[in-house]
Amino acid sequence: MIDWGLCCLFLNEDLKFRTTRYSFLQKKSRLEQLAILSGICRDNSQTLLQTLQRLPALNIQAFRISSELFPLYTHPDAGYPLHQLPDGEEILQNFAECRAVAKRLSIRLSLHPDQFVVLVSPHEAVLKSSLAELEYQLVLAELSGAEEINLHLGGSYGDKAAAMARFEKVFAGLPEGLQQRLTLENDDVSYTVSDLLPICRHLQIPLVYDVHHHRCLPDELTIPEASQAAAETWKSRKIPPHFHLSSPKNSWSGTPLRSHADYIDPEDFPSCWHDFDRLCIDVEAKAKELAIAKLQKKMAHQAKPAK
DNA sequence: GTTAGTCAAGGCAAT
DNA sequence: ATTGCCTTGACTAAC
Repeated sequence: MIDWGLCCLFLNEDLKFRTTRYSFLQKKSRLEQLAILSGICRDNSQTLLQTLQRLPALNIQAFRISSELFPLYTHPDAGYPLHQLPDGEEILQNFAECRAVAKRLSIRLSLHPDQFVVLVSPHEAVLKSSLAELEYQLVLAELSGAEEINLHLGGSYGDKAAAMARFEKVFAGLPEGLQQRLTLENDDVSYTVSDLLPICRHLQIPLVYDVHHHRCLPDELTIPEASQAAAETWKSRKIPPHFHLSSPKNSWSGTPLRSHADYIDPEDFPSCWHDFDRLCIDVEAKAKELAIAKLQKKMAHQAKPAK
């Protein structure tokens, strides 16, 4: 059984999240800034609620919440706590509904801070801003009921072992809410499944297996081996493993491989994934919910009759 | 109304 | 030591 996950937004549904830029806010007074930000956060909390309500009809069981739900929340100048926003109360109420709806509809929520969160950075300022960003992600997680905050390790700085040692130290100092929610994902530049497994096992952190990254940056593990090893790391969390799937934009012979295609080539779905009882698979494709629908249809069509 | 350029943040490879 | 690239899609400003 597969739970299908949508990342951050729809392509064709009439639901859009809003955002803003510091370069725009910079020109306003603080009062105006807060009014603008408040409106965006309120609208986004409403849109999240409507999104969750829409997912079952699209046969989608998981959703990744955009890091930009509260734009510039941790910005050194424009940043804000929710209680400073004129619509703070309404936003909290909308999130209470989101939690209830997600629970009622069994929608699995996750967060994926982007490249700027680097817990292994040797630069103090980068670590500090990364921790601030994670505190924000924890706020989002607690508000929405998300149980997963998925990270890349980030840079290697020419010494992966030293960087991973720094991670272990930083992890030990994180608030419990973050320790309970953090997951680590293999990337396409530095850290493979093979690199991450020792950390994940030692600290009991689930490993989010991205098969596309694994194909771009292989290690000594086969796809079935990596899938199996990653799945093992989820057992202590008592929820099905979370994997990522995407197809390269310019086909496997083209360059660059990294960027995501509009849809998923069914050939890129690892056949060994059918062997798992239950998996959650985020579909990272530009055509969003249309890509999920198309893949579901193709796979149902291909499915072999039961023996 | 349409569209092109822009956007807080890091790291890395190329120069 | 410095620059451009990676990559997202909505926003803004200019037309």
